[in-house]
Amino acid sequence: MPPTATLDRPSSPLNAAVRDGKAAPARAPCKCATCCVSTLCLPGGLSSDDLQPLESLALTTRRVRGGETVFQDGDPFRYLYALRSGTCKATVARPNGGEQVTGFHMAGEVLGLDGLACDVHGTTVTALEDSEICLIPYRRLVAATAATPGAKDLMSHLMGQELLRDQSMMVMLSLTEAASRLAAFLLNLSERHASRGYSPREFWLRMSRAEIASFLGLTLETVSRTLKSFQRRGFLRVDGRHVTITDIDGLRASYDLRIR
Amino acid sequence: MPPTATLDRPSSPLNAAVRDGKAAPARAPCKCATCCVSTLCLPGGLSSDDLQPLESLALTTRRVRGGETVFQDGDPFRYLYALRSGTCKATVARPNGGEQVTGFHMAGEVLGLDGLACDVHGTTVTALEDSEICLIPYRRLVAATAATPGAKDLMSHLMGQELLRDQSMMVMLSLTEAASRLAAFLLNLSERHASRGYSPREFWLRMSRAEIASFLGLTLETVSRTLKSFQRRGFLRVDGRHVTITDIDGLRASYDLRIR
DNA sequence: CGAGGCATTGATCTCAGTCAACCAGCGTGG
DNA sequence: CCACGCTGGTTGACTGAGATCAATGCCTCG
Repeated sequence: MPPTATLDRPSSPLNAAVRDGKAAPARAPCKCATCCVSTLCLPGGLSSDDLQPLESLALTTRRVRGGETVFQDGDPFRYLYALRSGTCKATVARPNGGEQVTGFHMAGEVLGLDGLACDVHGTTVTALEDSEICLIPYRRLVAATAATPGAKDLMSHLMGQELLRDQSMMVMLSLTEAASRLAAFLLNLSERHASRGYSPREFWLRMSRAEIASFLGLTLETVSRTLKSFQRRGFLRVDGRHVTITDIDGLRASYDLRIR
Repeated sequence: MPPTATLDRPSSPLNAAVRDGKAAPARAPCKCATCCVSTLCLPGGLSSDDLQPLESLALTTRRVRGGETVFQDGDPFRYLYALRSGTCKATVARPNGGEQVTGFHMAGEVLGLDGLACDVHGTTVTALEDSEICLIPYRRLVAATAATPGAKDLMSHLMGQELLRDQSMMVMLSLTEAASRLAAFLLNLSERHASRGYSPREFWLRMSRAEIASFLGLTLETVSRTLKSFQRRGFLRVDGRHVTITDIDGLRASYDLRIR
């Protein structure tokens, strides 16, 4: 049975303003101190004193519509991109055409570190919904933080986190069963919602089944079926892109079912 | 037909010396300037002037036997570990026991960056053969490089590379076919041998079939069978752990056969 | 010599990919 | 207003790749 009354997709007032066509200037100044995701983002554990070097960068934000790219594979590496609000996907081009989703990103995450090695970005980041991006000029960030003792480890910490993310991503991908992968994916989303103060039990998927499938190395049909099977087993309810987790331990169990 | 006359496993004179029991001191001083993998390692593109801060660290090496661990999940993060010679595997523990291989590392690679985020290592690194590890005290490295303009980007560059590696690893893992994954794995090994001045066509696998399988998210039987099928198709010859690639384009073709 | 680790090989079964049909919602345009 | 096509999602039937279980061979080590 197909989903019936589809719930309204929530939309932040911010995004509504953007959509109204009162075209906000492409770039607007912003401050970490007043940013609602500052605790998750770059300034993470910094004291307000240590924030100074960041504020001195006079950061600007850019608004992107859903579907627009933030930066592309091949772009020169100039900025780090902090996601103030919204959701993005990161993709790489496959050798023979087609794209592979390598990650989904939520507010407070910093994107673009992939450009560090070669001064050129190696991934394409696309907004999945209207989003606000904070542009952090990398060179100036390095210069600014080098001077401030408390901010020195900022970059290392940031990259360390990224490495950990990739690590766990790899572990997930080497799970063989579709159910394990999808469970891992959903549990991960749930955690990230929780750490942003949203409900870990109920949330909207910002991405299509095809995108989830690409990310998990599955087909979209398998994603669809596995979601249904979770629903049948009472782990969650799915209505289109709206997910309500009803038995998180059940999900966890199907995550680490198979050993390998 | 099972392999017949198994070739002798090559062993570097270095390793032989270790094995002879003339127990070299556990730690010995070493210098980047005289290290044969320095061009691949941390000092990468540094000029000899910029090498100074590294030499001032008075690095030491440790020798580990095959099977011994270099560092473990949970160990405090103090050092980066540069592999002077030998091969290692990195593993993480699965939630329900068992281990998952997350990477193989060759001479010139720097390990341990996974500890950066939380000051604690998140992986276990084990030597696959007798190896030489160069211990780089992280704090002191940061202090030493901060002062030297040319060496400033060392860490960022290093981490950037690591991120790229993980990225491509993820792409590989999201390939569905066993043959694609194994081909990608072999081609990657081949390239890394080449960049170290060894033959890209002929090399020894330092790891077991089970370890390859764990890394690729396959079973060891599938690895074995797929190798055989490559052999049948004339892409390579396998004798135990000795691999000779005879048709690298054939391998490449089976790498990007399936699109997804 | 036997035990144990590693690899190969075979037989069987199952899970997930493939192909295809179908449905709902949505925007377009007559 | 309805017809139309398009996108995104679900569902079904079928098939094949790869997991699983099991037996065997080779090599090394004690």
